[in-house]
Amino acid sequence: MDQQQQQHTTLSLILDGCKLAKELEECIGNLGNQLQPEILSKSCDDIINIFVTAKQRLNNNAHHHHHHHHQDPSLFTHHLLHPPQDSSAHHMQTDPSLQEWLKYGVITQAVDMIQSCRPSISMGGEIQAMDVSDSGKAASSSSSQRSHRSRKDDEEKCKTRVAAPQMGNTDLPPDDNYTWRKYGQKEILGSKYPRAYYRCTHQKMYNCPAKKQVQRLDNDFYTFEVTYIGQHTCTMSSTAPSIPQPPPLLHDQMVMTQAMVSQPALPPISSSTTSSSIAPFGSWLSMEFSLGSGSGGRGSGGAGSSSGGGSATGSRYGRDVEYPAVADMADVMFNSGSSSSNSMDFIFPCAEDKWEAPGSGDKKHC
DNA sequence: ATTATTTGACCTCG
DNA sequence: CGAGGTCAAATAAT
Repeated sequence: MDQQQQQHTTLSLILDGCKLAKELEECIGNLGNQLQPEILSKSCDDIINIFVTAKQRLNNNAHHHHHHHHQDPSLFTHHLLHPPQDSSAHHMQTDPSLQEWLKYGVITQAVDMIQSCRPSISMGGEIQAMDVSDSGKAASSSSSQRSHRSRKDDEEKCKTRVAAPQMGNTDLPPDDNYTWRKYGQKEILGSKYPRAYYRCTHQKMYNCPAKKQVQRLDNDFYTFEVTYIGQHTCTMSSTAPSIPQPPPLLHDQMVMTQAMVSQPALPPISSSTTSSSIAPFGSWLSMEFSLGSGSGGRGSGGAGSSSGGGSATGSRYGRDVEYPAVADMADVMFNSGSSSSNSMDFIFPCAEDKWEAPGSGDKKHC
């Protein structure tokens, strides 16, 4: 009945909002921060308006839907990309223009990942996409099947593509929400550009095996292929009693985060209470996921001297705390915009501490 | 003073 | 042996 139609229009609204947002993203990407604040502001307003309207509509006929309020801040909603089961009609169907966006957007990658990978939830993961048009070192050789992966290869890896800011010169590596320390770079046979190796900055604090490799595609100078390996164990803190054991395997939890793909940071609303290392928001256009499953730790084979940090690398300690925090993207935007007044302190509990204890101090472990 | 990046040497796997 | 990955010393940035 018209309920469906209404839903449809609401969805269209949302898509429009996404479109606008996408345009904004492009602008930022192209012009860097040479943009005038007014323009940015205007764009933000437009976008916010659209989403606010959409949200209102959703709220209006959301009565008989689970009304389990948010009892748990850690149970996120993400109804956005995960609407009711039906509506299959326009489920995957979206505006052509939007699809185009999705083609390059993070969202698509996210979706892809959700479909192909089956990660667990948490934040900072990756996505997988492997179209690679270039040289075919691709793995998918039909002829030979790898029956079993080497135990070692099991290490969960996930590839993602992210667009590099196309602005003039500064092409910094993609930024996800984690902090990485570069520990190497190598020329790769057959690849035009070198591959950079990163490991989690907090690795020192007792192992956080997360690593990632970044390399730009031969084709696209402006596209990075990021391969994430291992999972972060450096979760921070605190008040996240919610999920003792994330039962999450629901599907995929999406985490909207910010981390503009492009460096220019909008000087948004961050009040100040936010942690220093993790920006509370910036761009909700990007989202991240993470894969899961642990991995046997494994030392390294280090060079010469010591190396073997291994020590007690047992395998898994308990389930880490993982706390999948997902902020409802919509909420974030709305809050910043208008309507429901709200403080957006949903932000992560991460405190402002520095991960590394400076100087002598002791270290706080995860 | 720190920590981060650069970069050649070193290590491992195939 | 070579490709890919990591270490660690030197260097740069903070």
